[in-house]
Amino acid sequence: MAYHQPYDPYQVYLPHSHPHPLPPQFIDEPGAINTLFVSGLPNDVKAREIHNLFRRRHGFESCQLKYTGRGDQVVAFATFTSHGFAMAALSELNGVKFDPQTGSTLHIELARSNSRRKERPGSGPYVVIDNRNKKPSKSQDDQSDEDSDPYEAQEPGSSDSPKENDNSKSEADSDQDSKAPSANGHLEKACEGSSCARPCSTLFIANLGPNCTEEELKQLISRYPGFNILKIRARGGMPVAFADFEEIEQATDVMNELQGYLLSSSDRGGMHIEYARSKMRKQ
DNA sequence: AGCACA
Repeated sequence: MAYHQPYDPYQVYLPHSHPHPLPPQFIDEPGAINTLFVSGLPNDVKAREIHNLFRRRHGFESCQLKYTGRGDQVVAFATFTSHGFAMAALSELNGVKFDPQTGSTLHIELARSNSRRKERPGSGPYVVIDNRNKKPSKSQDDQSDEDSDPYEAQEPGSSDSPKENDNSKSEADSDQDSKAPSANGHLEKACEGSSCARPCSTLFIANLGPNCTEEELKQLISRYPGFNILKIRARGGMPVAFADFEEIEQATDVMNELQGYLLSSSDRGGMHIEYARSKMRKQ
């Protein structure tokens, strides 16, 4: 095996350049955001998983997992040594399927402010903030298993470790007005008032102001677990939107969470959300 | 009250 080191004229003619020049985007201005905000995580995500997701990225510094206390919603923050590194990780990881089992898709944006918690000796490479008030039986401390990750972090998009699908709550669908369409021969027109639609994993969103944009709505909705895609239709009149989720339960959660939510673009009060009449078509 | 895309 003969190694051929090709003659590189630039090495000769540019001898004084810095050996590792940083592109301008990796040099921070004061106040640049180095922290990413991560949503779309399954609610059983572990801090270790977040850490493994980011640890190999250039410039990674530390991360934290946060139980928001809003339902089971979990978000994470990842801090990098520079804005540019944060952006690189953002563009590489945004939108990847985090859990093929549930279809949850990572939504990553720049954080509104930098995380103050840098990695300190003694604090560990990641941190958990728990704002939940009720403890679901087991008070398992996530920080205790900080080094128990035998597997190497995988590239996003590649397959995941197979894990059991314990859908313990898939049966617990206690929806009062939507009895399962059993074969009782009746056309159930239990369409009293507003929510007359049967559950659907696509939501219909109305009462949007004329200036509502898809971007604004997406910013809000895409951080919820199971979010798939959002579409806005203007149809000449007021815009309406369709938001598709992987599971009906996830759509239901979002509907309950965001019903009446006041968008900053709104000139008419909070948004109105119902189940769509039909599931958004796959495309 | 306003529900598209095929």
